[in-house]
Amino acid sequence: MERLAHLNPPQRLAATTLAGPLLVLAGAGTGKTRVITYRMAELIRSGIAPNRILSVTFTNKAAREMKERTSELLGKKTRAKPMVSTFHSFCVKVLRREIEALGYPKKFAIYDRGDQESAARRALREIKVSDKQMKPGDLINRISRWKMGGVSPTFASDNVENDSDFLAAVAYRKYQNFLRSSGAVDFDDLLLLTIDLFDQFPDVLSRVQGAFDHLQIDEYQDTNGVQFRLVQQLVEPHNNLCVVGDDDQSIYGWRGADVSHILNFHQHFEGTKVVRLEDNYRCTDRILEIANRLVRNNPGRHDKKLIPHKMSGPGVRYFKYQDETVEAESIVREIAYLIKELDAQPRDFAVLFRTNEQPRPLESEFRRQLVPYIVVGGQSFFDRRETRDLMAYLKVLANPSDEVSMRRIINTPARGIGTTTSQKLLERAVRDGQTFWTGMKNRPADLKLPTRAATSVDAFVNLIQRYRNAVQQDPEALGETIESLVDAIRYDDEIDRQYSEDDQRVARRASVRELIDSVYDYTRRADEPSLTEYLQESALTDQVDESDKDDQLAGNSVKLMTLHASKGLEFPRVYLVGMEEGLLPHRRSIEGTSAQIAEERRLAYVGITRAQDYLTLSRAMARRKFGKTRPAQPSRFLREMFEAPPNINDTDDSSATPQPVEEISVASESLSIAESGDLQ
DNA sequence: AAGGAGGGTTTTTTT
DNA sequence: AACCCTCCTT
Repeated sequence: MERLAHLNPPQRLAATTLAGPLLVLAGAGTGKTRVITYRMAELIRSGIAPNRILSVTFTNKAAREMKERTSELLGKKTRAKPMVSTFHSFCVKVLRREIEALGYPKKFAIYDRGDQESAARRALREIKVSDKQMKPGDLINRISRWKMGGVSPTFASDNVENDSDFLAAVAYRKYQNFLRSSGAVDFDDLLLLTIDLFDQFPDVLSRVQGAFDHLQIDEYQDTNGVQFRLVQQLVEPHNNLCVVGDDDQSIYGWRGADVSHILNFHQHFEGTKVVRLEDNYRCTDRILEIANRLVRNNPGRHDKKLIPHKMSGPGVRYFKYQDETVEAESIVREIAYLIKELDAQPRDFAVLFRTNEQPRPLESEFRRQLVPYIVVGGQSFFDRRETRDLMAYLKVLANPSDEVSMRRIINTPARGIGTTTSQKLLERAVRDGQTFWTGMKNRPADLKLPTRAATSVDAFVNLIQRYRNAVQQDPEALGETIESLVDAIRYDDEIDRQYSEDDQRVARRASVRELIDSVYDYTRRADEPSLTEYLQESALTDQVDESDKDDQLAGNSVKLMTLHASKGLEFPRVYLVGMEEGLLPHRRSIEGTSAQIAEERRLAYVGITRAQDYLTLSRAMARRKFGKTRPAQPSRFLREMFEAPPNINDTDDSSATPQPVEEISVASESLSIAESGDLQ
């Protein structure tokens, strides 16, 4: 047992319970990751081959981290690596081999959010619903909810309550047909098609089941219905399932995650053992106190209390500022001061926020005050336009029936194929029952196009075919091919045409370069490179070069991220900004159900429990939105954290006195560390 | 077909 | 404020 000396008794129990269903209820900062890696090591020591253990994580980042930590723990000697994967990439691996059984092309494309929107827009247009009546984004969310609930396009219209639902159901059918004929799947389809595959082809299922003996799932509170079904299918022969999670950190309800999976785990899997981890080693007592006070306002949770092990930490601070600019300026100034005078490292700091519009003022302050920072995860990678353009080219080379991508590139950069020509070609193709691409390739003689347009179309078809061949014939040289393509379409000239400022041009070229480099990178690392595989990987790993992102996350800079993106991380010093009604809780949740408010509360809880030593909350009294400044009210969560609950006299536990709080006003010029408030 | 002006709209969170 | 769409001119 000495090898588990670093674990406390419950952790040890969790790490050594190897067979049968195991539920580990692990609160924030209780050493969950450590337990998972130790358990993996124990499994291997008990004689299980590493590659017969499948661990599922929620994000790619978590997967990479788990791989690293396990191989550290196991040492170099083991050759076979444990299988660590996200639900989505696991499904892609299965589908890459088997999807043809379901009538999809082997080189299926994965549509990301942007592609989905284009597809949704097209579906809505087809049934003559304007963007105003129903936004493509809303349609996608609704479709996703249907998919996660297992409702197929055929049956979506059965249980509709209103006209808008009915229209959405019709659009859902169009959307799905469109994806199918484009040979494309969306993120939800990846999961759905996999369980379909398993249901329809038991031999495939048993082959996959036979590939491993143990399944571990991290962040189990975030599983949705389809993922749950997949888990059931996978563990059915042996029930060696270990799930780890915390119902208080369930923050993905909006995309179908269902807390009841973790709450009712023992009912779903017979003979479940439960281990609770409640010893928190991350946060100080002060931080944990307000976290506990906040989250106990939520109904229907596993009532647990985190026990602090870091006593007498500094108080949690709360500031209110005039507006978001002052908020940003003061926070950055404090960070700069702490780095310069008190030996703090930029990497010690994280600034957390609710929405992706919030980092803007912060970013410009960080730049102005020369503090190194990085926005983690946000789609805000400078412009994605170039990346998206070039990715669309790659997608077309891999799968020319991908209509969304084809439409994006057909006249980008402008090559004389305008909307009229595209429209004619597309309509004709639809009439002939062909895809956009085949219709273009075998352009019917009776389709009258102006000579100029016809020449351009032919030249374009030619270009695509030439590069398609190149990609197929020499997959090893993918990088060179793409570089040559970018050259051939004169994309640099396009950038010059579109942007007149030098910085802009440099930045845009850099992102083109980044993409090309990531292709080179991929060919170097892949055993058997193929464009399809590159595309499928990058759809799941967020397009941006991952290794680069890793460096940035590890690098010595202040991290800026959304609360969602912060899950699973920890920092010595955390600033949680924008504690305002409408932002946290978000307006859309306030207008919604109390369950949505509860999720916002958990979101705040997640943010607070990221902090190891210092936590600073703040809000602005007025905030700019859509170019207009509007007053903002303090978040209800502040009250819940800092004021006494209404009926407090039912207990003699007067030591748990609520922390008295007054707002500390900070005028734009007056903040210095010495006088900044330390709220008891 | 291309490019520019003007007007309307937008932002929750992400694999 | 930034983006997208539409309409207008060339």
